[in-house]
Amino acid sequence: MNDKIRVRFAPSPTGELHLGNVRTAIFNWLFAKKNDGVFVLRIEDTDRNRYVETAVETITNSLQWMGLNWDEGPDIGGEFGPYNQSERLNLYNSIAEKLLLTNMAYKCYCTTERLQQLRETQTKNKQQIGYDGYCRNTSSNQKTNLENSKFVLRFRVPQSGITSLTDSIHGTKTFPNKLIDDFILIKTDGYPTYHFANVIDDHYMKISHVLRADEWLSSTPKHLLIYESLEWKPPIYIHLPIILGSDKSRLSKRHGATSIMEYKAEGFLPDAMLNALSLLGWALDDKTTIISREELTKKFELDKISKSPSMFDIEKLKWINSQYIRTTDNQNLNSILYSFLENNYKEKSKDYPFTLKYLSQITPLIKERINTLNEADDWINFFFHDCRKYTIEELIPKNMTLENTILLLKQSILTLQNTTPFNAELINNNLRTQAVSLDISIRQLLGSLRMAITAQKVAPPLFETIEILNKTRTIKLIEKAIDFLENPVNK
RNA sequence: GAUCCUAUCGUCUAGUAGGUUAGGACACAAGACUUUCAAUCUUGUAACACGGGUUCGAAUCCCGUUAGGAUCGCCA
Repeated sequence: MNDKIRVRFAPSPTGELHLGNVRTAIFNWLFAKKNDGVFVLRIEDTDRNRYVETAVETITNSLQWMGLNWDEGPDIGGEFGPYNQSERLNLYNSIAEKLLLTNMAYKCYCTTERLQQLRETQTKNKQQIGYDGYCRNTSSNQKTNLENSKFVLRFRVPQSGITSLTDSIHGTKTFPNKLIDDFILIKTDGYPTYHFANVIDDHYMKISHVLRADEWLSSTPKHLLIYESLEWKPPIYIHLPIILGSDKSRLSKRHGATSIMEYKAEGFLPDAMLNALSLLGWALDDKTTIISREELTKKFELDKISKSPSMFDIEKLKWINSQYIRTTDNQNLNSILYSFLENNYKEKSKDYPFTLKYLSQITPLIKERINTLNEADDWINFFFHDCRKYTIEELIPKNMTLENTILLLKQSILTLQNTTPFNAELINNNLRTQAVSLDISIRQLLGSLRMAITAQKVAPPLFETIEILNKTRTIKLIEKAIDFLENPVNK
């Protein structure tokens, strides 16, 4: 008896993986990990029109980035392959043949024009929309005349009775069969539809639990009908609540970034994404908001999945991400940050080389100030290239004059020159002493210096910044500011 | 239009055998700290969609209403 838990994530290669897909993948993955099961990746590429060449790679990259490793899949194979549906056409066809023989399916020669018109009339007359069974009872004699024209294979849905569906989180629901139309199994191009392929694959791949989005709930009776006709045992269904955008409609492009790779590009950490997405429609208890990958795989429970759809909140994601940034140790964070900024900074940093070592001094200063990796840029910019973009007003502290400011800056150069060793602590002490002797507040002093050195109102802690820049560079920057104040017209 | 799903602070949620000052987190506001910005700490505002029942007692059980969402493709 084989009761091993086997789940699958089955995206179609039509583009990027969006947040909803990823959440589905996460729940499948967690469920497999928690129960020592198998996580299968299956590519549902039965739509030749929407097929995107690069999509499979994008999908696998996204999954890998998120750390959702699969045990069986198109690239690594497995006992129940192949894992691309396009490579399983023979299987689908043989089953289709079987259904045709037992009269559970029939060929339909209706043109798309007829079907479209049918739908229009149904809509206009406010009738139930769906295939009207035109070819359902056409005799085989008539059909032979049509043998040359294109046909689809339709499932012959029982016209009476009910199909009942038991879902782990929604309970048992019943659907009258007469409301289900004769849906298509095989398209004119010979490829199966989702309804058909997914049932066959789930069966042959021995999938025990199907965790998929709520939007499939209404078509599940169709799938159940196929299982029944083939005398197969259906898997256990778990329909996951849908993720909504900020306007409560289904998450889509309108809501900004939806693809997982966009989040990667914005500097979100994979573990933070995992944490945040896991908590969308699932909760461990009444207080946990930060939960590690490991803990998640230990404590994930199906019965804690909520029934209602949830809105995706970018603010909470940012907060969770900031928590992960802060708890990553400095060295680790530094290399993450380095590779994140590398491409951009290699050429951008004209005045000072962008190296792992140099960055490692800076990283601790911004660690608690950024929510996402890409926010780092605003903070550390000036470390790598000098830019004087301040105005005279910005250099002059509150309640001070131009002359006093120039004096203050000149005095600061002297102070810094005499600071040895040149470390933050001593710089701190000496500048404070200087402020007292000039009879100004440390606030005033640092305000002006900060602008002169970093060209920003808001910057990392100044004493550490000065130490990292080193004495020569700092003094040069202050000299520039003085020069600017003394000869503004030339600039 | 038909079928199905759902309903606790603005948002994510706890509440699973009816009895809680309805808890936590994000966000927001105020204060403390402070070298700018953060971080941190304290405090605060804020919810059971509505209407009927059942019950001594309902966020919790039942019925109805409303609202939102999904599905109804030779897309998945």
